[in-house]
Amino acid sequence: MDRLEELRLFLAIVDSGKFAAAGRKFARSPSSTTRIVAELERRLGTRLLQRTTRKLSLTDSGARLAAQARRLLADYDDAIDGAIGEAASLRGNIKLSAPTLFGSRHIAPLVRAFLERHPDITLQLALEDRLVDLIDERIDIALRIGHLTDSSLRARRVGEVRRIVVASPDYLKRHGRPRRPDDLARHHAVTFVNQASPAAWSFQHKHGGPQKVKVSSRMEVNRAETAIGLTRGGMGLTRVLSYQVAGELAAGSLVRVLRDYEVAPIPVQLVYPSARLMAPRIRSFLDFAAGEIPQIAFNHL
Amino acid sequence: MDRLEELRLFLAIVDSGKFAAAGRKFARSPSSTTRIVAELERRLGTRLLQRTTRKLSLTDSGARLAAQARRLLADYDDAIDGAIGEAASLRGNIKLSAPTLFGSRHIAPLVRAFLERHPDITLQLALEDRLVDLIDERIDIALRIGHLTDSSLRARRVGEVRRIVVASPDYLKRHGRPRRPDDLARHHAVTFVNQASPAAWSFQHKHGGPQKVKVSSRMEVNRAETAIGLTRGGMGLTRVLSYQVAGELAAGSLVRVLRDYEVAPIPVQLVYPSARLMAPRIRSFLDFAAGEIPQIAFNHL
DNA sequence: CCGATTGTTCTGAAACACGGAATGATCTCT
DNA sequence: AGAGATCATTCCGTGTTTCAGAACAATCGG
Repeated sequence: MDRLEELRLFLAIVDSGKFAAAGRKFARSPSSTTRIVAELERRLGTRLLQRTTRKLSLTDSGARLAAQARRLLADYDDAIDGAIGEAASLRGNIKLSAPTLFGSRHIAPLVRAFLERHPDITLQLALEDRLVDLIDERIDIALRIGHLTDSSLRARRVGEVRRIVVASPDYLKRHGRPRRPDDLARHHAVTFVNQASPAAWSFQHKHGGPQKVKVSSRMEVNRAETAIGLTRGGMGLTRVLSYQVAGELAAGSLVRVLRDYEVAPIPVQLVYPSARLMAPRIRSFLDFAAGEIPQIAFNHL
Repeated sequence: MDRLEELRLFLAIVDSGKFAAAGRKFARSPSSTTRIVAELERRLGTRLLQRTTRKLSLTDSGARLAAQARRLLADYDDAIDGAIGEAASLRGNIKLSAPTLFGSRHIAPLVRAFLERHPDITLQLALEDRLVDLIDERIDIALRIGHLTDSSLRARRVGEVRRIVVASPDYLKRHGRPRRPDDLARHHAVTFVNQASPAAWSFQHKHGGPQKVKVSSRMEVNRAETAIGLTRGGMGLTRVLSYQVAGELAAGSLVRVLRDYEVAPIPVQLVYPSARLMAPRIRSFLDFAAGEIPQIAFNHL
């Protein structure tokens, strides 16, 4: 027997003064009702209700327990109803994670628009370029560029990016435009290396197999912005993710080369732990972001 | 699933960080453990624990619920342990009922001795000559003189009394001593009448049948002490319960007559509602009183 | 004195919860 | 890097628990 249900039943008996009537309130037969009270009394080792077939009164122990039980049940209902209410409403906190550049450029404005629509939601945006563990860091949703490795996570695809090689127009004027990956041997490069971007550059052509080129770089950095800045200054070629230079390509300050040799695009995904019982605020943001991101971030390809 | 047990299990998981380990603490299989948490989450409509097979962390809702659950369970345990502890220990209140004269003369000293042995027990002694309802008045034990009629009550016999007819020595000297019930017609009587003592006097002799005599009384009172006082003053015969005049008979201030015609003795009993799950303090008093009363109250017969 | 109502006990039946096996995922040890 | 171990989860057959209804005992009102 449920320990709280039996207290509820006990209180119903105390209030109504009748076993059968109290039992009916809980859709219980009289036999069930009397058994439950008897069992509770046996467990406590004391009588709670002094009763004949016609009369009923509380013992001292019963009166004391009834008072405490009322408070207890109210507390329990508050706790449970609170949890349900909170879960069902668009309120609470959301913790996001995204790569720094993508996050500050695309996610931050998105978040701002979302928060304006939902005044009771707060949001933490953790911009990290390392691979964060969603469970450890208690992150609700992360934007990931790359294929999904963690099979316990769910994902929703919001776009794709390519690794592209770019250079400044004046650099290309001075050193010529590479036509094939092999040409890279005669070029300077600023390599951008981090956890997600290996040092070797991979290429592939429709009329040829995949190939990897070890680029001779005179400078290696671990921040994309820095590599891009140096490249704009004419220091050489660099390889970045397409979204990182969307503005520069549109403005003409950087030029995309070796386009025919680019490997398959990399998916951009919103990942989150398990789809079961997602809090509405999380689902709401997920739906919102999945609808907005393709428009604001990937209309450049 | 028990609503409190599931909270306990939930907290054990939170504390240990593992489903299986928490389940072991409650002698549950991992399958049972995961099912219970899933069901709780389904009921709340939100996820409480974000988990993979190796890692585990609380969601916001989970953290909040855990905090409330800890408090709630502590309160519940306090309430239950309190009830058990109170029931198991010799503490609390006892409510007694007894006839006024017997109560003030015999029960009160008995109570005093009992309370000296048990400092944590308090006791209310309700002296009433009417037939009180044990359930209505929430009385734990009543001393009753007479046969038990209420079948829902239990009783322990502690002695017996007789209805006896007495008079003062000087009255008998003046009016003669009655030898047979029929003689009463020539006597004066002070009749003591109340709920338990009918107006007619019953007699019975071993060599004759039972008979009832309507006594001509010049005075009728509803307090035994008053009738006894008047009888001692020589006003006539009266019929009382034997214990009520034990002292007077011993001192010789009253004389018992018609002894061979007395009807069967009336049992004196401690009655109490139901024997099931009697609180230890009640049982303790019952045992004490059942042992003492025969010695202190009935060594006069 | 009789019928109605109530708490209690008993018994067969149904719902429930349980544990073990199988699965997929992840960590650790060698 | 591979293999074993650990962990949460799902499915399914089974056993226990719990239930409702009937019979019963007690009490009260008419």
